[in-house]
Amino acid sequence: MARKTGSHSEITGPRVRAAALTLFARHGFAAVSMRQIAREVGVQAGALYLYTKDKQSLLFDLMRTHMDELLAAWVDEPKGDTALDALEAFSRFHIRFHLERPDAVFIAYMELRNLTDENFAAIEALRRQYEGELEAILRAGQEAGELDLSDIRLSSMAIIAMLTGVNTWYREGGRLSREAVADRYWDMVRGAVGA
Amino acid sequence: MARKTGSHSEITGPRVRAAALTLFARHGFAAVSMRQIAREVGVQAGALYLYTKDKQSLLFDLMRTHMDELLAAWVDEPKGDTALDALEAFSRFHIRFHLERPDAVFIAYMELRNLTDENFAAIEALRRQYEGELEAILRAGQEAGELDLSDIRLSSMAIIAMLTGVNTWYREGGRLSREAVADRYWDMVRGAVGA
DNA sequence: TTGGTAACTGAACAATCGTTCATATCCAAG
DNA sequence: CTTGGATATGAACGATTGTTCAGTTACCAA
Repeated sequence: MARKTGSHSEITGPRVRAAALTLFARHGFAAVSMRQIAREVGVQAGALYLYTKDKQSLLFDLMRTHMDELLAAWVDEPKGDTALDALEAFSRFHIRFHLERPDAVFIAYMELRNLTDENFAAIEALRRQYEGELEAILRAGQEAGELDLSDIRLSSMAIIAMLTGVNTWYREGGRLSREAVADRYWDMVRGAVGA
Repeated sequence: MARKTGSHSEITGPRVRAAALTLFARHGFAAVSMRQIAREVGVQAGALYLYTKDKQSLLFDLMRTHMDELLAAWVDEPKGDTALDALEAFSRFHIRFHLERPDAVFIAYMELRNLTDENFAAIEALRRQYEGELEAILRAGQEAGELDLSDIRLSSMAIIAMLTGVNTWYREGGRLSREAVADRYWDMVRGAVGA
């Protein structure tokens, strides 16, 4: 027996990545076997290798796709006129984007150590690029006298950590809507940068 | 051959935990084998089972010890008179404690999903207890009119995430001393809570 | 000096791992 | 109707996994 009726690669490929995303997020990259992923897709383990070179590439693809989407989405985001507007835009964007894809966020933060050196460097560069976007906003705000910061790099890391942290506790259908959460986080960010 | 000269269990036990801590933090629980831990200690894999019931217990012990130490250290910390003093004490304590044991912190945050349900519940309870300490401070500050918060639970999570984030970028011997870092984080926390 | 026990080895267990490959089936194009 | 490439199976590969255990050694108390 081989190849079931009506199966197509345009379907199976995305399903492999979707299954890997869910399973990696839930159990961790090292704890998930190729056979588990295959079972989730409804296929034998060998068939996965039609869609990925190996397990490492599967992880790397998920992470790079996530980072690419993050950077591309931020570029498209309206940023307002002042640095303070841009900071608000960044805060709300970051929360919205991260709450929309908790699995990918989880993987991008937790599985860095399971990347090969080369792949790690690539992802790290993209992360630095994203951090640089926030730093640029803070620097502009500093120079315009809108913000009061003693260390831009530190403030940038603190803000990102605070915003990303929303993923650890927010649950859909909970006490607060996403909008309300974003409002309150923006209040805190604004206070933290002295504005 | 068995039992090398001059070896003692009071020595080997802690060495097993120390090796596990380092290796789990570096490569992740699932990616580290009992044989790797044994090699680091300088012993055969079977000998590890004189010091731990199984691999899961090794992870759980590390995490529970870390959380116990965290809670005990906070109890002993001087907290000042006002809620604002207590918040400053908490912020500085959190940063100092976490920067002193990056491996344990990393494990406590990243390996929750590798705990059995029962062990997870135990660690989660301790984490909740620690979060509760901060919430109590915020609530007191709110009632005393020292702080301006729209949601105590949310503010608590945001502050902890921000403070813990220092571990992701701080490197010993870098541009800023631990003292300077704590000063700047406290500025940001104070601003975030509107004080 | 002897005996007992704590500490450890080294081999073995079944299970599972990532990956490869010969083979089979399906579908579309000629 | 034939053919060829795309899609999948299922068995197999050697390596490694967590864990157990009978045997061996080093040490200490008597």
